[in-house]
Amino acid sequence: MSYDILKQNLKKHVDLSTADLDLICSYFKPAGLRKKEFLLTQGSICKMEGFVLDGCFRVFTFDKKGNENTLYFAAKDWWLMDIDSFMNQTPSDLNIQALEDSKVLLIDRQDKMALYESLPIVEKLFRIIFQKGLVSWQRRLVRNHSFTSKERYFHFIQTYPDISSKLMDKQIASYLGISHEFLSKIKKNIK
Amino acid sequence: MSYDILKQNLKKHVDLSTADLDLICSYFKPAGLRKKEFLLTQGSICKMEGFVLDGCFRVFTFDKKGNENTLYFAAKDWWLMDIDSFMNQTPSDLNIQALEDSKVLLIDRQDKMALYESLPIVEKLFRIIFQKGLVSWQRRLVRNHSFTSKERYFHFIQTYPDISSKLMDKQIASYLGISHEFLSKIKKNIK
DNA sequence: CAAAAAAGTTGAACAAGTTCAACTGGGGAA
DNA sequence: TTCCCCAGTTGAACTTGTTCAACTTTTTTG
Repeated sequence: MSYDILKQNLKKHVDLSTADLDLICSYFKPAGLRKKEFLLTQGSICKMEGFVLDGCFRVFTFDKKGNENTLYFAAKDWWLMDIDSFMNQTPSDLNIQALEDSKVLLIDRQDKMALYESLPIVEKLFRIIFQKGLVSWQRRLVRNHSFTSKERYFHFIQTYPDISSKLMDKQIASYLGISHEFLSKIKKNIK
Repeated sequence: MSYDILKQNLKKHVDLSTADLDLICSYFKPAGLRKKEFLLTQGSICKMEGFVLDGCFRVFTFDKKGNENTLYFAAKDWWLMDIDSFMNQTPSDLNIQALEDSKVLLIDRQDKMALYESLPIVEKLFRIIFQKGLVSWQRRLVRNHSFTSKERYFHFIQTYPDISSKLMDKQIASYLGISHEFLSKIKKNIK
């Protein structure tokens, strides 16, 4: 059953009974997206929070100069959301696009709120998920400041081999914060 | 009373009764730090989570090359912690140092856990605090990628005028991820 | 399959940022 | 007050990364 991946993910963070897991899952609806389809576009309000069952997504934003800036990629077993837009129902700064045909589980804002209300342990669950997320973002910032582009590139492909192998160099470059031409030169330099 | 600042901070995130606020506060113990004193040093285990009542702190790390890298500054009304080390009781990567004589409220790990247990709304409270924190870290990453150093400098001093005015340029440079010499050149260029 | 579009490569000129070293100036400690 | 230390400034040489444009290769689509 497709909910198993979600259940396994949740159990990594807190200890949940089978009944709790089933209740949580009951709020999530499966959905499919075709390659290049958007789950969210910049300027619109984020209606859904997602969990990836299969496929791969890219979360990115266009800055004032029109350059794409990739925040992160989400493959199987990753969460997918614009927290800010989802919680405050404000226009999103982010685009979320499927990089290949993908399957997700989605929960809308009302159901998420209902879930928080009906099952207090869900607050703990997401407290821990966000806590871990915050740590990763802090670490990424330190890497961005202390690693060279080359080091950041290697760190990325070594840490996420399954994700990075699916990506175009252009997308990796925008995640690393460098031009795709320069990434090409980095790769040439290695050989 | 010194706990008022903490109470006001907590109420910004969730609606809390007076009794709840008092209970939460009862877990926090006041402490003072002298200028240059450390609340945490890299390699040791983070025993305390803090909330700043007065003064200012710098949270930074030494990378492999020996360069200082500032994650953030915390002045009055800011939270102060190494989440990872505090939660998992693993050696910290971070240093937390008072930039001036400061006052904080501290809670240790056992009490934090007890607080989560005894008052479920605290889970919600920190779920929201971490959620907001995560959004700020995402935004900072995007700024680091899409802004020039000059733009990042202006954004920082305009967004945090009260904090940045207390800081040495060296510290601002390490927060921005540039050398202090280059920051000096940026400032010269403006005049 | 052929044509078109998009991704990747390369080079040259340029801009951004670092490093090192020398100098300036102010604040704290004895 | 004097000395010293440390923050900040400046210049020169260097490294890293960008931009633009031309080209090749791969992928998509009719």
